[in-house]
Amino acid sequence: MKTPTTRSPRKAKGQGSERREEILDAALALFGEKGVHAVSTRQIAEQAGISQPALYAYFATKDDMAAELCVRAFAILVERMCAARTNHVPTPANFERAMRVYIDFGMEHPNAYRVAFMIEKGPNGEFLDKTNSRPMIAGKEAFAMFCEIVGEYHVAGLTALDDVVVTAQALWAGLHGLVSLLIARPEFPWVERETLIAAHIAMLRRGALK
Amino acid sequence: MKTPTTRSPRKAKGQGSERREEILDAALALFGEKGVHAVSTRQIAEQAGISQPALYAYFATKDDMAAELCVRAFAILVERMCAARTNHVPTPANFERAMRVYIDFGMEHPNAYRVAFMIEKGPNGEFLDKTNSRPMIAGKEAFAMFCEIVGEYHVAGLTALDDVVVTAQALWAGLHGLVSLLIARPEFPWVERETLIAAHIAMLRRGALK
DNA sequence: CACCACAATCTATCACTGATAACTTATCAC
DNA sequence: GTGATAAGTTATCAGTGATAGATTGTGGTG
Repeated sequence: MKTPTTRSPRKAKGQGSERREEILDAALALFGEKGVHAVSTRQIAEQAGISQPALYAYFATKDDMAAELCVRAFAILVERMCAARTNHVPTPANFERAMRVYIDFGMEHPNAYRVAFMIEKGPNGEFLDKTNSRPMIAGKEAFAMFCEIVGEYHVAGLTALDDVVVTAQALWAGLHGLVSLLIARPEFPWVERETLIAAHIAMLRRGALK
Repeated sequence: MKTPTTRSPRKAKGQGSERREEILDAALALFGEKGVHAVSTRQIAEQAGISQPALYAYFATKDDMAAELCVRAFAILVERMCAARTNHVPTPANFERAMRVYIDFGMEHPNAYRVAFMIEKGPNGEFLDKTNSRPMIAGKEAFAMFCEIVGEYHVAGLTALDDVVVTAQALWAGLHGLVSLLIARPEFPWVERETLIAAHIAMLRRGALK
């Protein structure tokens, strides 16, 4: 074993890890605009100002870029939900606000939401489906946080069901349905968006709480 | 204008339009198994027992195959909902049965459901997003049928909201959320499926009806 | 300074994709 | 038979994700 002096040559241009962020920025913008599968690595590279093979110095595959963005999206969601949870007494009105945090997240980060929840499984069925992939772990964390919020309403005796996890999964599914459809099918003749969101949240509240 | 005698040469092998069905069968199986984008036209051709360019005698693009399958999926859904509507008095129990028709459809035809509702928009954002594409028209028809069902509960004075369309869209979104997540993320640690479905439907019923 | 090690990046290329063009084959009407 | 035509083929295109190997530039060392 030799004693290697610490090394960090050639920082110019991409300044080390900034390159990685530039690539992710470019990828997120393009993925959200056109969809993951419709974006080529050459487009990402051009947007990031580097050659296409240079991407592979930072990411093993294109899906890995999507996976990283997915993990980050979950982190933002967790942060939002956590922030909404502080000084939060369980009332029906606060319940609706909590649900709206999720929907607002989806509406404000459609690119990230697409990547996180609406990506089709890949050629080998891997990506999010892999039980211990990083995106799946991040997703479980986000769901755990969601469960905690629902749990507060449960211990306050406000939930209609006894099982917190069942309630949380049903609620999450209900929220996801609206967000994903609004993102995926914007051309559908939806009623006015705010009206629909408010009605949807009210419906979930009436259904989940006593 | 000449008077063309009716012609139909060369029926052998693919026997005319049966070829088309064989192609769609192969495509549906593969699309559902691996996802639309992960299936190549060569795989479809091999499964259908023809050469790859032969596909393009029946479909202009690969997406057109998906679009056709999408339209058919909607047709099945409409048929199911229509069948469930006959001799159907608006009671809470029947409401839950109607909702279950939708979820059962998704669970029994995950391939078709994927194609119909969970396809990412293409490179140019066309496909379902196009306002007058055939899949979009079929989707609107299915939603109209769903509205009719919800309308029956509305005229019976059972819905919590006045606006039938708002109620129907919120309900559809709620149903879609569960179905799409169960299909797209089967590895997620869901609670027992039947328990979750029953809880979800009950939640929607409590939220949508008085 | 000269020199080198090495990380970062590039050019060239691979196998594969969706799609098209041009050719071949088999069936029918006559 | 014979020509017309539908159906299917082989050959090929540009573009994709990914890899191999050459090239460049920086920092540390003598």
